[in-house]
Amino acid sequence: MVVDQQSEHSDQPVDELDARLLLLLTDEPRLGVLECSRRLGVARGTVQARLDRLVERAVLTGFPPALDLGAMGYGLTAFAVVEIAQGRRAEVCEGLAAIPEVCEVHATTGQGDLFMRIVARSNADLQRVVDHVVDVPHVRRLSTSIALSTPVPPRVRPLLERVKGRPPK
Amino acid sequence: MVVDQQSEHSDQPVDELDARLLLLLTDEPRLGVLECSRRLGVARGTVQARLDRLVERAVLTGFPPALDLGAMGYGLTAFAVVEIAQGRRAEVCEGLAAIPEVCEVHATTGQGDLFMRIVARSNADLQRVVDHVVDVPHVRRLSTSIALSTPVPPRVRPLLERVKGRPPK
DNA sequence: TGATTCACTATACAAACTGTCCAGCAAAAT
DNA sequence: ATTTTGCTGGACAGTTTGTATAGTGAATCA
Repeated sequence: MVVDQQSEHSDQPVDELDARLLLLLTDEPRLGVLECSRRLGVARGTVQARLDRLVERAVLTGFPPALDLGAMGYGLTAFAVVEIAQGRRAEVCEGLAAIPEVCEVHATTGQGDLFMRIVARSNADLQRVVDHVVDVPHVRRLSTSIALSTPVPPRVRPLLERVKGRPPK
Repeated sequence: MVVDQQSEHSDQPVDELDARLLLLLTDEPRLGVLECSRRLGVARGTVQARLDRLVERAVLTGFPPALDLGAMGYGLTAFAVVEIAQGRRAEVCEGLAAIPEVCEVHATTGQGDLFMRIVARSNADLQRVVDHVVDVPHVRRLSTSIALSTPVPPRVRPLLERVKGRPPK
């Protein structure tokens, strides 16, 4: 059977309408289902069904509040590559997870074993956090880079826009 | 029942009630104001006022939809350190921003000039994306690490819980 | 100290939204 | 040819929101 890409929702997790809906919600997340249906020019039930399906497919996992850590006092973001003792990843990750300032940890290929993002209130505070990290058992080496600016903030928009097929509003 | 916590709200961007509210919304983002007030045991107007203030202070910047890129077909996440020609950061960032798979770019201290997160559909696709990146004018060198797993997914919770626990000095 | 301000509580009411139905239709699948 | 699937348009009750108002205690001002 040849894949006919027009209405393949089975292997196409997000079609154009989905993308338009998600873009709309990206721009104005607090819109209700009704308002979305109006803006998209479809029936309310359709929007409701689309959202349900997106959640089912685990494409849309929720609408978490977006917090500006800077405004909360954590003005400093840093990235760190962690080298650890062989075979101790689970333990180390547990230790790292216990540090509130550790906002994200990934295991990666390449130099270093773990990669993480941490925040701090100031340079002095970063020092303290880094010390904490280094104190986690089996952490061998830590190489830290401070984020000076963020030219491209976290985004998904372009990927959605590509699905949608049409450029921004 | 009167809360006498307001001795320091000028320099304390987020007090305990704010933190509890944000935690609640973190766990169940689609809760309405009314439901929040019930769960927190305060009046609806209070929740409304708190939310308004958090938005005013730019602590709470919105409720963007959380998308699972993996479920959307982008199963691969990679981090890359970019070395660029001196003084060309703006141009390079512009070029990077034009690549949809580039989800985030930071300028950092330390080895490399830019640090970014990119996604791809597969290894072959990653190759394509990387080629795109390298083709951006003034990009000198690109060092890529693939994320194998994410032991600690992006989170803010622990920072909020700390505020909730005890109002920091 | 008395007056004022501020945050919160407690209500109230109209307008709007949500969760759920259901029937009709057209295109795609079997 | 028949069934399935997704969308439309409409309807209903119940709930939530936006917005106001009045009252209370605590902190701040003059």
